[in-house]
Amino acid sequence: MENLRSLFQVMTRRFGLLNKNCCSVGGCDISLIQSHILYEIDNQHNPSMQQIADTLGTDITTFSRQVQSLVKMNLVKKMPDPADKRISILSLTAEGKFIAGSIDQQMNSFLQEVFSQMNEFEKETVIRSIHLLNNAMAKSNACCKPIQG
Amino acid sequence: MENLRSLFQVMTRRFGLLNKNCCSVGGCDISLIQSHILYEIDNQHNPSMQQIADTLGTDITTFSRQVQSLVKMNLVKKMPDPADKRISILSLTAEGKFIAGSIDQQMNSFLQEVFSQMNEFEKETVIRSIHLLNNAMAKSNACCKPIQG
DNA sequence: TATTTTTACTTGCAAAATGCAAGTAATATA
DNA sequence: TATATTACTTGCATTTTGCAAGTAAAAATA
Repeated sequence: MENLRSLFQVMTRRFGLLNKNCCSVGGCDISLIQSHILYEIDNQHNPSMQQIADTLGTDITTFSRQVQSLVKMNLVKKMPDPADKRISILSLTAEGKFIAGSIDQQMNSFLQEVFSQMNEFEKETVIRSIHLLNNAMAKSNACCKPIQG
Repeated sequence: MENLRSLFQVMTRRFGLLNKNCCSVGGCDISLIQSHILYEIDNQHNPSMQQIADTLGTDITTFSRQVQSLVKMNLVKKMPDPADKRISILSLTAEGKFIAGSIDQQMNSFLQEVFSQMNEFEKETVIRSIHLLNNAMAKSNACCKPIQG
């Protein structure tokens, strides 16, 4: 079989570059990591610091400081969990939501453009394939888990 | 259509984590960026500094220093291009080849494990799909190019 | 209930990574 | 021959990183 890794390496590099060049929103410059943090806060339900840090595979101390700067930028809110005061629940401010949404739009329109190179059948196949992959990776226990085993 | 971005975000995050946790080889600790550099040097034909830096989307000054440390670690060799003495051609040393190969093996065996979750038809479909994607991204001019437009 | 352990996070610090500005040397162009 | 461009390197200041060591709250244990 051909080299699977190089296939993935090329794909993720390209997507990574897309992510990297994406997306300053009206003068508000967001780093790659910050955009990932915004994305995860937006997509998880009342996530704690630890949860997001784990998802992103970031050290909690680094993450703590990243969140601090996002709070200063008024994009993220930190609320103590009423049931457990050790935990900080993260959420996006209105401005944070706007930025996250705007990045999402830009990324999606870039992806639309990529998919526009394909016919309808190919599109569907590719999307179904990525679902398959994501499921397989989720099931696999040797790798790809947020927390290193 | 569903949110394409989150589909890709999940996939590339998982593969990125795999890459990140990969791969210390016999006590020789290689950072994520370094493993990418080794990979690209191994896969391009007599690449120059600038070429690899562009491929990886890394600033040339940062890249220059990364290469310096890889040279110190005796993994990479730098040879002046006989035809143009400004250019440095990069190559792997024997040790560098060994390390790069070893990382490649680890990554591939992880990926094999992921694909083992699928049946033969699914496997082929997924692989074909990634090829399709890579081609589409290569053709697209709005995004995904090594050099920011 | 009192004590210990664990969890969730924060801060100190030192090392590494980053990128702009400013350099050098070689080549291409006018 | 003079000028511009290219390919890289170094200086420096900033940012990012992660381990060690802290705090405070909750859970587990005695």
